[in-house]
Amino acid sequence: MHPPELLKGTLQTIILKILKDNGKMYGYEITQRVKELSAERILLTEGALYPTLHKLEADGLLQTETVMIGKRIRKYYSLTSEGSGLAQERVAEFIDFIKTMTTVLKIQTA
Amino acid sequence: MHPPELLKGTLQTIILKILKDNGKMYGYEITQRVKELSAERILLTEGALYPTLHKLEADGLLQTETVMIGKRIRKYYSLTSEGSGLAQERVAEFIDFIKTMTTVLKIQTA
DNA sequence: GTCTAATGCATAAGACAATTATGTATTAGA
DNA sequence: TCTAATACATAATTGTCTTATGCATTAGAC
Repeated sequence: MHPPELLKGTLQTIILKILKDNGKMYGYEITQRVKELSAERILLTEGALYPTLHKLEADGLLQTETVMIGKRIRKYYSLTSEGSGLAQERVAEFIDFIKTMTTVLKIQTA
Repeated sequence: MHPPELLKGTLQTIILKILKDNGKMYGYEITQRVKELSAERILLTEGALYPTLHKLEADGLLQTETVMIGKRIRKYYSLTSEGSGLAQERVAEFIDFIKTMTTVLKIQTA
């Protein structure tokens, strides 16, 4: 597991990019996909995930579609066009951040 | 300027590695060096820097040496051997974090 | 000669994003 | 039948940082 402080501020970026890559997804599915892609190093907690999804929806960046699977609710999230733009922006910001950090710390990531 | 959320959790790493690369430095000097290395993208605020330096000192990771320059105080910080070990560990953690994130976000940093 | 910006330290109040804890309910499998 | 996994959600707390404030010295502009 990564020290949780480093993850701070990356949650929105992760959610937006995962949705951009995968189309519509529901909350639990997002946690599992991130867990899988990160080899269990990033475990999104529900207490962080759901409030963030709700906020992004309230801000018009995500749209939802609720589906009943048997008696269980599934709430699918997908990017609005505005959200798609933000996803790209956030990823670019993150890349820029990494570049700055590698310079400051004098490290190699390759 | 980078969005401040991304910087969260990187402050200790930055301080430790800068001190490892430069030997003894004082607080203000650290802010200027980081500012310079980051091309003004990372501006350490005093409200974050000094409490962190004090904490690292209290934890035995840094040692201090106070010098008077004229009538002005300068407090030089340098790594203890324990601090040197932590610096290395923190940098390794950060590199690992970047690797995970590039996989999850499917990005290239090169 | 005076005023401002830069140098240099420090602490306190408040914001914010996450963790931890808790709650509800369905479904699959041992 | 019981547990773990699936699936949603909110509330209380914590931690780290930003913003604000404070004090003092020194260099340089006008």
